[in-house]
Amino acid sequence: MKRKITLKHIARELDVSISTVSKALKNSEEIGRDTKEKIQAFAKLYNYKPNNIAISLKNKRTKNIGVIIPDIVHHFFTTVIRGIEMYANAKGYNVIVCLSDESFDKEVINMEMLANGSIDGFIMSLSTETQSKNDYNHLKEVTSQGIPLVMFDRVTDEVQCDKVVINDRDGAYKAVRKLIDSGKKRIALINTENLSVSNARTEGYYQALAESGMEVMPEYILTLPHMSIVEDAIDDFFNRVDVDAVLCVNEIFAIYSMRIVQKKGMRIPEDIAFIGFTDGLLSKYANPSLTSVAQHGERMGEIAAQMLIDKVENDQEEDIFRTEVIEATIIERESTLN
Amino acid sequence: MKRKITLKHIARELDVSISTVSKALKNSEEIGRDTKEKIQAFAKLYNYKPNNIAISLKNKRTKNIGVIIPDIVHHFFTTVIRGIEMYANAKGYNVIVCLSDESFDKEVINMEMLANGSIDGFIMSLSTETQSKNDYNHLKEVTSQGIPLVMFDRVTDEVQCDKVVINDRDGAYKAVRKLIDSGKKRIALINTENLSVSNARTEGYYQALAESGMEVMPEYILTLPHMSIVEDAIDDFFNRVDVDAVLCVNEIFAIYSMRIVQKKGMRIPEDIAFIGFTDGLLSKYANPSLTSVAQHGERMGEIAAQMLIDKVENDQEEDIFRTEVIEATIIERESTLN
DNA sequence: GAAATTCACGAAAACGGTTTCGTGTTGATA
DNA sequence: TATCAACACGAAACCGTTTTCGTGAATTTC
Repeated sequence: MKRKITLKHIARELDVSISTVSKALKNSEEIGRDTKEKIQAFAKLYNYKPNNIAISLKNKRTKNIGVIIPDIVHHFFTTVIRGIEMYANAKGYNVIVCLSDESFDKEVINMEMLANGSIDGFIMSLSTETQSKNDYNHLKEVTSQGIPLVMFDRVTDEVQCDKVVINDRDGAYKAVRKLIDSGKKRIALINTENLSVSNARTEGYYQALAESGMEVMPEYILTLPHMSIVEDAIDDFFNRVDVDAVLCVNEIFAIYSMRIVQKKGMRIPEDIAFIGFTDGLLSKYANPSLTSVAQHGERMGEIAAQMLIDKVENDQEEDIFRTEVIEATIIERESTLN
Repeated sequence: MKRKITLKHIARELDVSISTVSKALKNSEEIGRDTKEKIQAFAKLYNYKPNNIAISLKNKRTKNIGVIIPDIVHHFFTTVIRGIEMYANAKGYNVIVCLSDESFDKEVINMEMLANGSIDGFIMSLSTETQSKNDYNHLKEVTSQGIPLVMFDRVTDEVQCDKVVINDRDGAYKAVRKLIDSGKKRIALINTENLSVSNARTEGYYQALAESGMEVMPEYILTLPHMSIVEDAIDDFFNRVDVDAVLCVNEIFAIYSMRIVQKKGMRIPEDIAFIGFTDGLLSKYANPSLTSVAQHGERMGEIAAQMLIDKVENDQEEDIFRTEVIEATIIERESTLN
C-alpha cells in the first residue's frame, strides 16, 4: 500500500526545500530549469497530487457546495441535483448532498455540520416542517456569516438570498385555464398544507376560476398534510365529490387519482381530465399519460449552481439578491382533451 | 457580517494561550475550573464551532464519503443514496455525490478529484462505459492507496474490495419460474449489453427455462445498448415476435412495453404477462401495476455505508473483503397471473 | 576591482486546530 | 526549611500547502 506522497517527501528525497518543490510544481520562474525538471519528473513518477484539505485550509475555499433537500426519492429533486451537479462539476466543484427528510431538526443539523468550513455555499429547498414552523434562524445564521445561499423551489421571503423558483401560480393558472377552455366546469384541486409551492399553485387555481366567473367550491379542494400520498383521503374524496377535472400539485396524487376514477368506470379525459405538477417518468408512462406542468428541474439546478458559484467567486457583490423565475410550461398528454 | 470565530480569537480576547482554549473547550482536566468556565461561556456566547477543515487536516479524517453513481434520475440509485445518506449521517458522515453519467472519463475524473484527501472512502456503482471497456485501473489505484472502497450493484471481479449486490441471477430465475408456473410458454427477455447486472439476470432466465426443459429462443431476446429506453427497438420487437410473457431488466422497459402491447389490443396479464426489475413508483402506479423484482436499494445503501464506515474506522482489517448478497424478492401485482 | 543586479533557492509564517512536553507556582511533606 | 508533587497553563510541533521575504552566490555594470 503506497501512501500518498507529499511535498515534504519530495523535498527530502531530492534534498531541496519544501518551498522549492511547491514552486517548481507550479512552474514558477523563480526556480532553475534543472531543478524544476528534476522535481517535476519525480512528482510525475510518484503521481503526486496536492492534498485538497490542506489547500482548502490555506485559501479558505473548499470547492464543495452543500445541497440540502427534503427527499431524494423524488423525481423533481433528482433532476435539480443533476442540474446542479453538472454545472458545479464543470466548474470544478463537488456536491455534498444532505437530506432533511422533511424534518426541521435534520435540516438544522445538516446546515450546522456543513457550515463549519466544509462548504463554500449552500443550495437548498425547505423541508415541509420548516415551512410550517416558519422558523428560519438557521438560514439567517448562515447568511449572516457571509456564506452564500441559494434557495430553490420551496423558498421563503423571510430570508434574504438568491432564489430560483418556477412561476407556480402561473403554471397552475394556465393548467386550470386549459381545463376550462376544454369545457370543464367542476374543477377539483388536490394540494397540500403549508408548502409555499402548493400555496402559489392554489392561488393560480383561484385566479383562473375567478377570471372565468366560476365560483370556488371549497368541497372541490382536498388538502393533504404533505407531498406523500394519503390513499384513504383520496379514495374518500372521489367518493364524495363529482367533478369533471382535477389539478394536482404533484404527479403522484394525479396518478393515484386516475387509477381510482378508472376503477369507478370513468373515462379519462372524456368524463374527467387530469393535470399534475412535476413532469416526471410517471406522467410520461402512465396510462393514460398525464398532462403536466413541467418544473424544469435540471434548468433550475443549473441556474442555482450558477448563482451560487458566482457569489462564491466574487465576494464583492454582497447584498444584491436576485430571484430567478422560470416559466412553467404545460406538457400535453392523454389525460386532457386537446 | 460576523465572521467565524477561531481559537486564536478567543485566546487573544481572554488573554490565555490557544492550547488552553482548545483544552478548556474539550473539558480537559488540565485546566482550572474558573478558566474553563470563562472560556466555555465566551465560546458559547460567540457560538464557536471548530473548523472542520482544520480538524480534517490534523487527523487525516474528513468524515466525508464519496458516492459515485452513473445517474441520479433513476429510482433505484436514489433509494441507494437515501440508504447511504441515512446511515452515514447517523454516524456523523457527509455524503459527496458525483455522477459519472455512464461515462468512463467522468468516473475517473471524479474519483481522482475526491481521492486527494476529500473523502475517507468510496461507495460506487460502475458506469456502463467502464463495464464495457473493462478498465478498472482507477479503482485499483484508489484501493492501492489504502482508500476503502465498496462497490454496489454494478460490480466487477477485477477489483478486490467489499461489495454488495442483489442476487440478480436468482431474482430473474424466480421471476421466470413464476411465469412458467402460471402457464406461460413463450417468454421474452429485454436486457442490455455489457452490464454485469443484466448478464446475471440473463443467466437466471436461461436457468429457469433450462430447468423446465424449455428451449431458449434467441429471437425472444431483445438486447438494448443501455438502461435508457430505445423506443423504436421495442416497438419493432413487439411487431416481430409473438410472446405471452416478458421479463425486463428494468421497469421503464416493462412499462413502455406494456403500453405498446396494450395499444395492439392485448390484455395484460391474460394475453401477455410482464415482470420488471426495480420496484419503483412506476411499477406501483402503472396501469396495470407491474409485478417486479425488488432490489432493496435502501437496504443496499445502508449495508454499503456500514461496510465502508467499518473499514474507515478500523484500519487493521485490511485485505479481508466481503461480498454481501441481498436476496431479490418478487412483488406481485396486476401484470402477472397469480 | 568594487558595487549593483540578477538568480536560485530556503526560512518562516500562515490557515485552524490538537497534542506533547515543558515550566513556574503553589501547597504538602519530611 | 529544603524537597517534591500536583496543578494550571503555555510553547511548540504537526497536519500539507502557499507565499512573502531574505540571502548567498553568480553575474553584470561602471
